[in-house]
Amino acid sequence: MKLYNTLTRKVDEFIPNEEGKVKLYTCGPTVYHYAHIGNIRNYIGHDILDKTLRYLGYEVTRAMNITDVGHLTSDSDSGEDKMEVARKREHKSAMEIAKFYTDAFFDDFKLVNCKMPEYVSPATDNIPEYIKIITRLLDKGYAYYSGGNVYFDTSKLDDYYVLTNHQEDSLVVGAREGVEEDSNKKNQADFVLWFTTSKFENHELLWDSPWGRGYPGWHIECSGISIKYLGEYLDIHGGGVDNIFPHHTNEIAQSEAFLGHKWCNYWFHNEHLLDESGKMSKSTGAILTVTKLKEQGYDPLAFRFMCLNSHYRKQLVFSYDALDQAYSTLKKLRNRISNIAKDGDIDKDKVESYKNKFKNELSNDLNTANALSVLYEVLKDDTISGMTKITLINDFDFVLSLDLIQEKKEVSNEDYILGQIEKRSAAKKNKDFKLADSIRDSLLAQGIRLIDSREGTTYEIID
RNA sequence: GGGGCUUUAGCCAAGUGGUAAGGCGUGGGUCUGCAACACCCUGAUCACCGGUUCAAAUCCGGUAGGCCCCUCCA
Repeated sequence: MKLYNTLTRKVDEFIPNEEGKVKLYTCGPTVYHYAHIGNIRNYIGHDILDKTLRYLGYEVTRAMNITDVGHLTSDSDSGEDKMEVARKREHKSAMEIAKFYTDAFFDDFKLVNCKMPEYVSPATDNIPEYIKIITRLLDKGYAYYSGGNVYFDTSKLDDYYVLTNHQEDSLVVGAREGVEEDSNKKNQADFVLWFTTSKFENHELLWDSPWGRGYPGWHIECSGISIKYLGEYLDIHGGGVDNIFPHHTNEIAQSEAFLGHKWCNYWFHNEHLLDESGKMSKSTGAILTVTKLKEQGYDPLAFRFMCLNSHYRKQLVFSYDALDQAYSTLKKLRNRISNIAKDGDIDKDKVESYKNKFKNELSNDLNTANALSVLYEVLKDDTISGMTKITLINDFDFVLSLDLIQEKKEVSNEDYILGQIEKRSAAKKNKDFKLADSIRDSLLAQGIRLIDSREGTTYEIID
């Protein structure tokens, strides 16, 4: 398995710490608002990674956080917590907000056939973990207390910027509008581990700590949850490209300072989904969700297909044109698959060789577009039996998760349909095409499409 | 100001030195009473300029366009 590793900036051969086993951590959602389809693209990328590893035979243990506290609108101590912003906006308690958007998130997550990680843990469930880490960081001298908050001291590290090529001097303070310098920090890059003070005093979620009543910084939750559930040695850590700095950079700093050894070997980052105007954002503009796409009549898996047809490390521009195309391709694909006669013997050698081909594409830094091409190759191969094809498609769909093999939809009125088909056949025989066509049109209006062939007429249920 | 990515047919897109996968759409055809479904056929000198090489979409340099990060973001 080859994977692009942000740490080395090249495609590396993946070697887990323990043979055959993978500890995978992926950054989860911040539940102060709906997850838009750009967020979901990221989770589809993680899902493909997770399933590919399993498909290749690894035993995967995966953990994901739910950020329900501590994520400020700015990382200086002047920012307001996102959960607090949502609380004021919607006049609900922070936990109600979190619950509502967590549920909404997993609805969409499941609509695009993403598999649940083994561990999903809200940031607020692991406070003792963070306190343990911060305490040790203070003991070891990697952290300091200043102005009511505990900060990580980045000057104690030789290689704080391992994930990026940033130079401390060239960082522009206030490159983004509204960011002020925090005068409590010793170094510009230092970040908060624990807050007890903030310009916004009415924080709802507070916990006691050795440093006073307060709440954790954003970055500490991922380190805490990851170490708690997956141990001291992590194989792959995933997220979006925007997490590289500062979030993942800070996670590495605090985790390795805490553990005293290297923490994670592979860093996996998904590129963004863009719309015509650029990057999608929760904080600006309308939020397009998977649920909304479904309400608009799309199969959510058309969106998954659209993502799979591209590469996770390539920016993808969303447009309804592209989605329409993906949907039509997916429908065509399923239709073709449903027309495969389920007969013949399974050719084990062919199954093996196509599976290997499929594996090779996925193993090449998750080349899903080429993996889909292998699927088309299978469909086109007229030297293999229908059952061989079905076996392969079923196998591929473990990773693709596009519901390629659709159960024949149950119909309650089959007798009626068969009766109409018979009536139409009789009309055709009498050359009464007007009546024949009217029967066909009427059935089509009910979502039943007739398929004529030499052997007679059959029907299928369409959406 | 600093760092990074990207540009392939109408559209989505693969390609990591040997003369351009796949899909959608279009057009044509087979089948059909007609249609749908299915199947077959149908398209590019790879943004531009220069260099390295026997050979470049692929490597190097430059130009132009698009995008991202540099303390909200997936």
